[in-house]
Amino acid sequence: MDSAEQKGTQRRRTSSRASVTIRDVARHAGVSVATVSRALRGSDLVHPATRERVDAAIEELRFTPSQLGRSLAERRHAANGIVFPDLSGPYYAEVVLGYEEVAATLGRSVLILSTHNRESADDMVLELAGRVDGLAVFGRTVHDDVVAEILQRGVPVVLMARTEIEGADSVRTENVVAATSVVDHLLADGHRRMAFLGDPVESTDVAERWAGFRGALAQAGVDVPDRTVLAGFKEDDGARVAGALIADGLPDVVVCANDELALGLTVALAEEGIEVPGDVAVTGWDDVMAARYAGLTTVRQPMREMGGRAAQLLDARISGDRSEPRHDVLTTQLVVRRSCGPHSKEAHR
Amino acid sequence: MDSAEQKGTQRRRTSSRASVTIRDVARHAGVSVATVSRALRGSDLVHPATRERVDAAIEELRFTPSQLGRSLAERRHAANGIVFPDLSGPYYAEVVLGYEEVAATLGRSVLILSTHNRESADDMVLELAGRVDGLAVFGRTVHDDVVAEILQRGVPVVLMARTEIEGADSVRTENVVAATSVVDHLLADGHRRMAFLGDPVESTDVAERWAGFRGALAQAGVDVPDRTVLAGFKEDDGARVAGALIADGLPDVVVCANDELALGLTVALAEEGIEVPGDVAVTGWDDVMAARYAGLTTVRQPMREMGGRAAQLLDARISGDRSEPRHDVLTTQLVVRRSCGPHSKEAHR
DNA sequence: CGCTCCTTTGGTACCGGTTACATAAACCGG
DNA sequence: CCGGTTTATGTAACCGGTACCAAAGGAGCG
Repeated sequence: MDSAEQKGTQRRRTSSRASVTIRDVARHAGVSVATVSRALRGSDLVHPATRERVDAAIEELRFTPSQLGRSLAERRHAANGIVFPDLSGPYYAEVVLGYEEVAATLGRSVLILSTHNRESADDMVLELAGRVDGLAVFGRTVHDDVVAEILQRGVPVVLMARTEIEGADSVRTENVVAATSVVDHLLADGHRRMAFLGDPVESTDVAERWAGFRGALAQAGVDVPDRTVLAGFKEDDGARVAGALIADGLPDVVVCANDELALGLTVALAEEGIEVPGDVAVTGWDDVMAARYAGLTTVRQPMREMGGRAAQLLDARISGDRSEPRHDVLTTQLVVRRSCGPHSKEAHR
Repeated sequence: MDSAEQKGTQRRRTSSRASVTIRDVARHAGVSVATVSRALRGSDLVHPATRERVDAAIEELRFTPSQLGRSLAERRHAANGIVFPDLSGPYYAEVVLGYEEVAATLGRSVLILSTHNRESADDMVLELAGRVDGLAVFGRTVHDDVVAEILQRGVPVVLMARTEIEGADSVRTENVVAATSVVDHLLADGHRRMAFLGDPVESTDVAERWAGFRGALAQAGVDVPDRTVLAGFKEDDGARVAGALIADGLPDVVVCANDELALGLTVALAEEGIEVPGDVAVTGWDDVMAARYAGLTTVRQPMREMGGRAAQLLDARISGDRSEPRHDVLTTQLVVRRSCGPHSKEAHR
């Protein structure tokens, strides 16, 4: 008895300094914490009159339940994470937005993590995994064994634009069919000698696009380049290879792994007096906003939808509605603009 | 004694089902939880030999400390939030990226919330505030009294591109000087009749730009329009007003509150056969990626830096390094491109 | 050899909620 | 008027860490 009383005193003393807790509310309303908790959660095992007293106390003390305490007791975070290499591209921003939108609707907060090629990325992702109920992981941000580790801890993972991993869901966009339609369109416009700009090792998407590109050329009986022109993902990377392309003798068209490469390349070529599509055609991938204004032929991907789909897949796994992995593939669409106009090198000179 | 033993048994039984906790590690290593906790936190009050045993146990049991338990005990989330209206624009994406980058460096996770003009935005923001140590709030996403409420709960807030609120830090970009330099440049190019596209009520930024615009015109003794052409923030909004502008008689130049409006307007005008800058000049604001490719004259804002600055301001408040509010203003820069070329309406016709 | 002082470690009360279980009050037909 | 439910509430043991305080063991010193 004596010790219990002392305990109560201690508690009151500390809580006067700190924020108001459920015990303060209970004392104020003259009920137990259990009753307050029930009232908070809308349980129907609370007498209306009692509920009113509790509500009044909550109001009066300006009580806000602690998410932390709640999460700890419920053993759930009510939050999802998403990991991507860099938000700087318009591409990732769109995906994140789609993800956030759906997650918010499902009552889950969203934690973002951009790895920026930091060497500590793996640890950061593991740390993030400890804060969420589910995790969406983009492309080549983190090693396979880290993903496996996260899965083993019981946190569902959905991979985006990445090769499948045992036990994880995945969402990606269709690449081979798209690459084929790009090539077919270029062929129809009279282009023959085609180069591919991008590094297949950097991403599954690029690898698939490169494979589709080669396949379509082979199918048409046209010269297939035996390797890509290596480049990263940014405008600078595209600009950097312009010189080498010119030196090697320009092809009819450069198919780029994404829009930023294509746009950067186009600008760098223009600086050398080479016109697109007059002297060389260029195509991109993603259909970012700038592609519209630059008149870039490209492949449109449903990025927002991809993010949203990822959030839905995760939700199903988290709530236990589904246990076997699912792998969704979203369709893409060729968008023809002036950057790949009919082959007209002769006419132009 | 008896009850204590029973308690221990119960605990073991439950934890066998659930994930491995610090108590499992303690038992396995033959030490107390306090020692494990010290070892985890790198305290130097642990004997090297003991630390080794603990590390071995952690390794063996594949123990990962629960972020929730830790946060609850430490009374901190180690996470920051950021609220913005919509990520769809390139503008917000950049700011969020800058914010995340700095926050991550400071060891804080980032929770994002896009309000999408949802009517439940206020509640969502309040909920978010309960999950973070500090919150960055963008423009017109949430009511002043909600911000006040959050501040009162002891969560520091930094406002971005928004009118100051008592007790909150803020970061914004310079608008009046920028508007003046835009107008001065246009005047130098021979433009006189200027319209302003954007809704000053929608955002503090727009209001300041509009004010700066009027001030500069008045200063130069040129006709000052008495109201703006109202529009939102998207390309569609810009396109929508094209017809009205034409019907009212085109001005020499349309100064737009952001790039998306300017770009949307330009495209819509082109569809009506009106050329930029030949028939009418157009300027934007933000310098998004598409603006470069569209040749749009605009005002560059350091968006990434704004996000980073917000994270830094928050960090200082959270760690208690600073208690008086700070209000930072970042400088902007006029970027002249061909969309505002010299006034040449006559020459053109 | 006894006595401080310091290093290491253990016990346990928190952090702020949820919820199983026990209990008490109210209601019901017989 | 009584035993059996049903309804409403209280008690306390969790969730998984942190850190204060006390205690044990060992070293240094007179």
